[in-house]
Amino acid sequence: MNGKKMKIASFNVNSLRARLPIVTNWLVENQPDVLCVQETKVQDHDFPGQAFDEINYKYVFKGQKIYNGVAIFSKEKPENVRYGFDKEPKDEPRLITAQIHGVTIVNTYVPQGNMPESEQFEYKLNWFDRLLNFFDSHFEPTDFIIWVGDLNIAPEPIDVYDPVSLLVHVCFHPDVHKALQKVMNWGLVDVFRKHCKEAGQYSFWDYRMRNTFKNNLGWRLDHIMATKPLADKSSACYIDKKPRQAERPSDHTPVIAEFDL
Amino acid sequence: MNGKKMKIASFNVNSLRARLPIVTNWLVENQPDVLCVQETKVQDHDFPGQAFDEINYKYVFKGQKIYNGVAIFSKEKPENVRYGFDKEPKDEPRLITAQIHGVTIVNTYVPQGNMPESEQFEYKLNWFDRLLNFFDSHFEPTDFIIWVGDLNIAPEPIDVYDPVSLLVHVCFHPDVHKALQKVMNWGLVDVFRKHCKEAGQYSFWDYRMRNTFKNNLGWRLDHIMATKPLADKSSACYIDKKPRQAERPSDHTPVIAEFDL
DNA sequence: GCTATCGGGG
DNA sequence: CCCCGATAGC
Repeated sequence: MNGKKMKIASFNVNSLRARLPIVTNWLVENQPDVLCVQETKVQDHDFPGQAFDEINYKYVFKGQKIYNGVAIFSKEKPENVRYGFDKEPKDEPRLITAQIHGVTIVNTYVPQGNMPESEQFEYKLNWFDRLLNFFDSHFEPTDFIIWVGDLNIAPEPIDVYDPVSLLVHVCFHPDVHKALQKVMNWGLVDVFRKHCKEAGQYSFWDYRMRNTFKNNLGWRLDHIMATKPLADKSSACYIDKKPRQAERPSDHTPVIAEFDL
Repeated sequence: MNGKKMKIASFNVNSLRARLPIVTNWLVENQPDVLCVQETKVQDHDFPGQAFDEINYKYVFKGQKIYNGVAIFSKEKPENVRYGFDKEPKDEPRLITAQIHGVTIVNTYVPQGNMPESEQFEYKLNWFDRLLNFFDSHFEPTDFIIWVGDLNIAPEPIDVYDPVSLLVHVCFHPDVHKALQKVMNWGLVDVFRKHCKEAGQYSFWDYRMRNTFKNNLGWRLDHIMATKPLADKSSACYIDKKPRQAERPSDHTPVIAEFDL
């Protein structure tokens, strides 16, 4: 027991540069210890670090052109930073790991999967297996591990607006559910579901359909998973819909967990 | 003498849709009888007429994809509207003529000319000749004719920030000065210069150089020319720099003339 | 710089 | 619907 309170958030920003004031304002207002972001869509040489220097956040990141990209912002300097998987394809712009306050943060942007029966879908299913392998080779389920990010999966029927028709969707497909379950069985707890059993708690609303946010036609794709010892210390977990009501919002919105360590 | 006061303005908006609130707010605040705009960059089926209906302005326009486009906004319905030249190439998105309160308004977006010795430069020089021909065949120098718009020429050395180095520029080239002079000799007066002899009175500042507006490194390219009888009735002519200080301003700013008819 | 368009991606 | 990047004109 060291009595440290820790606030950890995840946010798919859909371009860090396009959403820069949204992200920095959100950090200033919410003061999380850690913010993991996905889909930064910025190459490393263009990373807008200065904006975060100015608000006293440290950061580590890995990006590429146009697609993907992950970053961790934190008040304390991230330690033991690891980029991507151990083996090829390393997928560095999709997986970044760091230690902060003795907690291991695993920030992932899981491949979306395109269509069932596509090559990309196979790659996605395999990705969960590779992540399980990554956990197995580096950590113990008794460690303080937190796995966050856009996992591109709605785990349960209450996590999508139409659980019947969406069974054919790559983010709510039975095969993906099985793949996730295998990872969870390693020793992880869905921290949001521990604190909130309500249906219709979403973190993503598709731009391409009209009025999805207004009518709450969404998906819970952004998650905070923790090993049991860490989940036991969580005191709250919630979705902040405010950033999705901004002028030009991301299609995702942040999820936040609080811990008493 | 009918005692009518008339306020006529010209504004290259660099996309009417991108600048819509700037233009409508400017109309509401300044209440001109006529506003001629250039570079609307909007096709006719996308013209944002509703915004002008709401503030009780009538309008006529001709546009195309991406480039060019002219429009006239006025309190009274424009009459005897004519689009483009009589002969091909008609250049409809560059020339629109209408009668308002007995004054013939000729709103032009003169071709920029690219580089000296280019085909486009020849086309530009020729454009002034074709316009002179247009005046000759439709009007008399004794009529109330006003020729306004982005003429893509700074007439005098005091109309550019560097009259020596810019002599090679297509908007300050001796050949263009000659071409303009021929049109003016038909019977036109530079209404702005009649009222203001000051140097450094610009209506355009290039986006591509830094701090051109702050350092007043500009050009007077937007003009209000009038036949002598009409110019004699002008009471004021000035440039309004406020719209260029907006959030996302056009590179041009309005020129306004007032008449006592 | 600031438009706009187009094509690729989600 | 909204991102990016490329291209073209001024």
